Amino acid sequence: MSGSNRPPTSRDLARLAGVSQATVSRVLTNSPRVSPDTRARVLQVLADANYTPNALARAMKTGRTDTIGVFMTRVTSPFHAALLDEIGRLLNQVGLHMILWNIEHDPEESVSEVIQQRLVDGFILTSATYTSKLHTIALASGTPTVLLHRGIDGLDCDQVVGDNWQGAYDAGRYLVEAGHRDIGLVTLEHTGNTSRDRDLGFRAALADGGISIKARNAITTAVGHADGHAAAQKLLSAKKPPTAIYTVTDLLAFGLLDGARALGVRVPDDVWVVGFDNTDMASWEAFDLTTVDQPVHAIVKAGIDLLRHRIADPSADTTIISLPCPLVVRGSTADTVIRRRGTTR
Amino acid sequence: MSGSNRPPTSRDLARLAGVSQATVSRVLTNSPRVSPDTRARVLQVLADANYTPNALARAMKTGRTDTIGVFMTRVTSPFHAALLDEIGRLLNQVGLHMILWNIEHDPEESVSEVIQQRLVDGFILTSATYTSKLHTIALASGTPTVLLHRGIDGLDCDQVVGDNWQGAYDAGRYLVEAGHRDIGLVTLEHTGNTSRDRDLGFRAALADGGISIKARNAITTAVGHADGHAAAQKLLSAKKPPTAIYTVTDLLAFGLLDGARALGVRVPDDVWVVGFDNTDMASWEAFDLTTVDQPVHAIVKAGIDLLRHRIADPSADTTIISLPCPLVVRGSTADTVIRRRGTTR
DNA sequence: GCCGGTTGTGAATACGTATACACACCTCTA
DNA sequence: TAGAGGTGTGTATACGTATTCACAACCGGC
Repeated sequence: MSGSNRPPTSRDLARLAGVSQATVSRVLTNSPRVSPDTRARVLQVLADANYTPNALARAMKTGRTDTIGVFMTRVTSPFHAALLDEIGRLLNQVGLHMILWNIEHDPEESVSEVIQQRLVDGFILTSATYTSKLHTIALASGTPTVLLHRGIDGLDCDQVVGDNWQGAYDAGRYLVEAGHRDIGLVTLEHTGNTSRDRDLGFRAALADGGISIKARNAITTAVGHADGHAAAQKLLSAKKPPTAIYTVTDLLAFGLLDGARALGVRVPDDVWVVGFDNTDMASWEAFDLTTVDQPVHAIVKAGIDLLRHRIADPSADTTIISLPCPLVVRGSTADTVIRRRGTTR
Repeated sequence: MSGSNRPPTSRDLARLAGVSQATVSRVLTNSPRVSPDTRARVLQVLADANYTPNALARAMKTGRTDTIGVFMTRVTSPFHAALLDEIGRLLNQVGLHMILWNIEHDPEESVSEVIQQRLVDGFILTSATYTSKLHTIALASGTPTVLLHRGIDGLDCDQVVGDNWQGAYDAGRYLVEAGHRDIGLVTLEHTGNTSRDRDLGFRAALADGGISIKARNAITTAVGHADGHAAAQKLLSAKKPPTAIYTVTDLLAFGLLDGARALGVRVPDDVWVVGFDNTDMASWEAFDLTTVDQPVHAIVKAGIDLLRHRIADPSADTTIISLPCPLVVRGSTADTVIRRRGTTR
């Protein structure tokens, strides 16, 4: 009933089956050099004992752990949660485990130690920033590494990102073409190229339309719902508030929408709002947010493919993939425009 | 620059320092039987080489991996994301890694294999259900295991849960005392004691107030936002809709609120809404939801303490902890009642 | 000046598996 | 019928570390 003894080893079972440990191992690894007879007998013994190989010993011998280390921040943020979910799903599909590290909670030194422990076959970094040394350490460790969602320009490392610049540009052009002239921007520090491109792409579209953002209408803030909320207070309680506001993440847009709600400002009647990410929540009635879609599934799929490829062949050329981010129009902008209630993803 | 050679082993460094591998190991494990001289010399060499012990080899020898396996479902759900975040944070604080398995994506057989691989020192299960055999397998493997958030009555296993029954009871009493007589309930199948207690506790409070829920006002549904939305359609488009609705999770309440929004039903003027979980989002203006707080931090803290205790002493008595879940009143109910804008957690 | 005890170190081993190597046996061809 | 080549199995070893055991050097007390 309890059975909390030492679990049986391949040697134990070899004795039981009347063969050598090597033969048991050969059966386990599907070596062709085992007679059908012996194989059947061993398999029977293995099944009877409900045996599972010790993953540690196997990893030590083979040098592979079948585990991928995933670095991530802010799991509670809707987009990151969706990203994590997808990473977990796809890793599982190909028989890989996931060790998850939340960089936010961890000083970088301790993380860098972890990186060198050879505990994983590869790394997935989802929050690369210019100032973080994580990707440097990971690459220096020689462990296959892929950057997802956030990339680093010019870094010699596999990367899969959404085309944030283009997505932001399309969002900007959409607002310009709808006739907006006073446009607000809620953005983040350019700590990585994701936030940078979502900012610059948008500005570029406005510039192409002959519009520039007034200084008082551009807010650089932190990443939370509360920060979007505060931005709404600033932007919308001005004498002449913008008629449309773009935020570089959905979460900021949610905060902004809630801030507008608190002020009694109507969306889209008084102000249009556009976000970026197309999280599930963006389609909820509470927000009904026009936003730029990030192809999470495609990003993760491509990233894991790249990573596995590199694990198999470490000398492969580095690949950088950029996937299109289409605009999804919903009710936060759509009073005058044909509306498409997309539920991509 | 690349340095992608084989990483140095303790034996390599022993040679460099002019000592035996055993001595290096003694330094690494802080053994007292090393002369200050030798220790200093070895430490210098280790630092110069930027050496990190191979975690696999160490784990194989010591039998400890310093890694905890976490089983979870639906990471994209706000409450689960918060739970995961907290688990990651607290594990990190005590120097433990986390392997995350999303049970949803994985057939149970493959998970059960994982459980027996001795890859982790302990398990945290956050979604125990009556029908799942996960906890059985985990316990049978002899690996220390703790059930968080969802427990199994009568199971001989450490458990930390919120007092769902009491929380639900308080929610029910709150509605009764506010004078509601036609009350709606959106609940889940009783797949675990969490959903069961949140259902039965609420009904008990109503019964104590002499109220029973009309059959047409009790909806058993699935766990998503869309399901709460659909429940709103059913409950609120009736001829005589309930004046208050309680849902057993915040996520269902969000869907319900969105459904009400779509129907033009005002909250709390036309109907009160109460949820359960007190996720961050519940405090957003979009929802401003009265809900029962789950003490996530306390649950995770106690759970990890319990787990570490059991890892240290496997024969310890099993402990079952139930933590109070206080009602947090917000705008989805508070038009006639004194309002407390709690931001517990 | 001999001896029990302490201190620091190295040699050897074990953790559980995968695999290189050796070898005995069988089969087939010349 | 002998030798070449294939087939199935066992023996031995290696992965990198922690730890046991042995032992040399030193120390203090008679």
